[in-house]
Amino acid sequence: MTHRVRMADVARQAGVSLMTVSRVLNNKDDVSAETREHVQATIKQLGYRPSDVARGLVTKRTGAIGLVVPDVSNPYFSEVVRGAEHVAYARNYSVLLCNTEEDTRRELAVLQSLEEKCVDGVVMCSSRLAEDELEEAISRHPVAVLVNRRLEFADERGGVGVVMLDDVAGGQMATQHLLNSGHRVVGFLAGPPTSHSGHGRMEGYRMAMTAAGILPSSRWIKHCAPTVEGGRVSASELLGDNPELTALFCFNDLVAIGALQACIDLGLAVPDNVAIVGFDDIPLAALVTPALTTCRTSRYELGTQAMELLLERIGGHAEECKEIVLPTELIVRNSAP
Amino acid sequence: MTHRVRMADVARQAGVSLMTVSRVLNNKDDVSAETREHVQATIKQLGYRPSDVARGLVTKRTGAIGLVVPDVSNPYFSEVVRGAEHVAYARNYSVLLCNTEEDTRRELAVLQSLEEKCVDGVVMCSSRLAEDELEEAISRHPVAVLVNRRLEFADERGGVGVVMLDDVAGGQMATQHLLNSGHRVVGFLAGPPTSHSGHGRMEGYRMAMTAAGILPSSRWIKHCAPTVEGGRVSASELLGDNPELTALFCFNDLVAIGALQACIDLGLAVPDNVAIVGFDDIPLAALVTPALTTCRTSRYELGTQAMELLLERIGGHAEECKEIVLPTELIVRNSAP
DNA sequence: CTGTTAGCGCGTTCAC
DNA sequence: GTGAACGCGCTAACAG
Repeated sequence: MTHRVRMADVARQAGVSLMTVSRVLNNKDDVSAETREHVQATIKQLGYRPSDVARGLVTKRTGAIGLVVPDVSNPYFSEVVRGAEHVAYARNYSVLLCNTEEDTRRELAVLQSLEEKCVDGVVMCSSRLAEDELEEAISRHPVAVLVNRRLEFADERGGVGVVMLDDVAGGQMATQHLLNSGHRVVGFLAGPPTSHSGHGRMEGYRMAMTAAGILPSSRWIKHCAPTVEGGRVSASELLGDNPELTALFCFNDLVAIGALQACIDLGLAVPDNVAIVGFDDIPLAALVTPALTTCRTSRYELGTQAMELLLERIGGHAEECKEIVLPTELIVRNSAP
Repeated sequence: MTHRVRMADVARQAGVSLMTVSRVLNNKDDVSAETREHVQATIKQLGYRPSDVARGLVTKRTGAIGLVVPDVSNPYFSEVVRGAEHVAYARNYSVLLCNTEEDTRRELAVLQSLEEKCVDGVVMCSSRLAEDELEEAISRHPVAVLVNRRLEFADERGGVGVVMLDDVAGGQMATQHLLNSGHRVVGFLAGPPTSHSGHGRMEGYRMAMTAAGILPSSRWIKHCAPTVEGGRVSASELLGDNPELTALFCFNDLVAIGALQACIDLGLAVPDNVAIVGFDDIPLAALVTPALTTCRTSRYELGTQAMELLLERIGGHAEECKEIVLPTELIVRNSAP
């Protein structure tokens, strides 16, 4: 590694001033076509690449967006990341990816690290933080978009956008489907108690049950880790403790697959003894046996919309829509026909 | 957003010079304990965060690593990303994630973009580029680690490390397993023709077949997209054209699952009519019916090792091992007992 | 149309 | 133990 080529090198070689090179680079129009071509040729010849670091110091824009997720390897979030990255790339932004591993201390830590990196904005898909801590940490960033979490506090800057799944409608739809099939005692594997999506889905579940004249007992509801293993363990306990359950609505497909496994362990047939409905429609959902009935959510779109909303806000169009709610769709398969 | 707090604000407020604040920030030892504490208190009080942008301009280190993958939502790579991110976070580095979508032009584009971002190094998990183009693009970065691809050219800088799966041994193991079960006519769904992993696995496949005294016909080998759909389509054609095939070794588990679907479409029983072996052991592999026999690869470890190797090289320990080969393990399930 | 001057926020010389 | 200068590579203002 000799020396990185700087703008000054290009300028000297091309026999022009720094400014002219800078103008060519930034497509300013007040440069003669001749000079422009000559400078461009020199840039190519020297293999010059402008430093976003130096540029960022003066423009106060780094062209980088922070993307915070609990876990990229979770198929749900990897789709969100793919969508967000796609939009960012198309608009010439880079993505700084941060995993939080569901840890609120890490949420704060990465938000702080992103601040030092001077990102132009943050897409936050992992916010288990308390309202005030989140507000504090997020308001230190120029703009932010929250995914699947609404902020109660008024955002006077208008800088915080929100993209959500319609969890309530989804939970209601899923539960209603089970009720329509004649089920009365429907359990709910609720996912992590801190999950905002979980709360929404639970609300939908309660609404559907109540509307059908059933008061869901708290014994039918159980929190669990949002994983196959979490679902297996909790479904096992839930079904063991409440033999009257004939159907299970699950926080997500991973939990539902765990529930499927628990049923096999307990010798219960799905859907004949216990019907199961998941959430998300991850690729796996169609491939397990029996195939999972589930609420499809477009996670890719969650990512694209979040990034688009953020870039819009960076552009300064903050007056436009601040909250986007994405619908869900019931996909009926064999686990709850 | 009023004004970002700068070091000068801290210095003024604390009644010291810029340098003292800088020294406290970087843990230099020649500061009195008293001053240090006072400055730290002021930093906290003002909520000051040093700008990595300004710092990077002078130190020439940004604390950011470029991570290039074909597709984060591919379960294989999302694990690699998780591993790499974990190590980076632990060592106080940030990860700039780039998807290439298997497009060589994008590979070049992101490598260039990462150069402008002045990353301290690059982990490259997507290199379909020709040797000379890759060399050219990668040698512009301070250091780099290639995952699953070896570089033929001599790296005089010693800057390029390599982390690989033992694809040859894996392909051999998988094929040998099928041969041991009495199969003679084993097909190979080879994945993309540009995949280096695919080449390695094919070599293992050929070695095992040849060692068993079978000359694999080129008609038994078919390239395909590394997806479920790619596997379904190509398996369908391969099995349709060659009814003598009794076993299929597949580039990866997604392809194998596609092959599984093709068998269902064709009315062939797995494993009785056709045995199938995949590669990777993604979570899905154990959950499909029949469960997939496959070569387990530790993708998470691929990510951690690659990032560790890179950070080591950034630290300047280039003389140590330049190439890491990770073993694979055969997991026998029902698709090829 | 082009060049000159002045910083952006910080770390690295050196002095004190 | 602490501070004052200078410069990292680039762009924003102003000249000409």
